[in-house]
Amino acid sequence: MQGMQRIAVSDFSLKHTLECGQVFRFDKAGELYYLVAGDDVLKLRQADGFLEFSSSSGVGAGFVKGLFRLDEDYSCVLGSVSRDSLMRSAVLHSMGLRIMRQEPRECLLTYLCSANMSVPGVKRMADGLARKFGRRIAFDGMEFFSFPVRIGSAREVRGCGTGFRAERIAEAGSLGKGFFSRLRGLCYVDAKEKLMLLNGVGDKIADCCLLYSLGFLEAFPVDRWIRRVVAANYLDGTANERSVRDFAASYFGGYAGYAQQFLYHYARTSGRLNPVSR
DNA sequence: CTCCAGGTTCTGC
DNA sequence: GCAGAACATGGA
Repeated sequence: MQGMQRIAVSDFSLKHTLECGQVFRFDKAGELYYLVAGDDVLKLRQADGFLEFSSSSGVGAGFVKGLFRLDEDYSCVLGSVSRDSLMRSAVLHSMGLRIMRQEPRECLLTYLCSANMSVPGVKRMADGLARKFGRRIAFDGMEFFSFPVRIGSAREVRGCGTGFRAERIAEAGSLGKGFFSRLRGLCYVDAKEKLMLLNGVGDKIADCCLLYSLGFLEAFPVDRWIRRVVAANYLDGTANERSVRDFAASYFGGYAGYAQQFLYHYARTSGRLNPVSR
């Protein structure tokens, strides 16, 4: 395609990386994906061993490599995560999935939207926030909206259909870059503790922010899918959330976050781990 | 109309 | 500490 830069990639799947559930605000158009990153819209496609991209303001390959964690040794990930037959199946199901480096503030606010809400519902809320408070970006004959740096009052946030989450979102929306950059300097346990001081941020949302945006690959977000899958396959089937987290930390170790993402996507899309209860 | 959704918090033991 | 209920909203 004309005007697109190319990055030679191996051990990478754009499709699995975007569609595994870690990120909500992207749009698919045939083979093309559109992704708003900061004030930039990325258009992406993968073909013949290359990741092709162009953008509204001309970011370089370095930015894209960082965003998709292409600088990571994938064989280390696979070696660490492939501990048993279930995990090997999950990995084969979405080989090339990489944990992205999302914007921390956007990631946190988006996952605040995810409380007791479906995946399409989360995207609807996040898109609504961007449309209402973000900057309009025209690109490729379409319009996009950056994720807002300033969110309005809880009342205005509620107007985006966020329901009981509105106050939490408005509060977290006032956090500046400094808050998140300080988290980067902490160890996993301390960073998680800081996040959980925020209204509406429990274990799961804290782990999502730590894993998907701040690079803490040991974070293992336990949602209702992960809890069910881990309980049924590794524990006695009646495990509580705490025991699932403890198991993951000891069984998967430093790359637990990758294990979680492979399992989550496998559980939701393979049809081979059908819900039994809950 | 009822049930449910990548949870968290509050309440009552 | 640990179960259960409440919490807004939109889609099935």
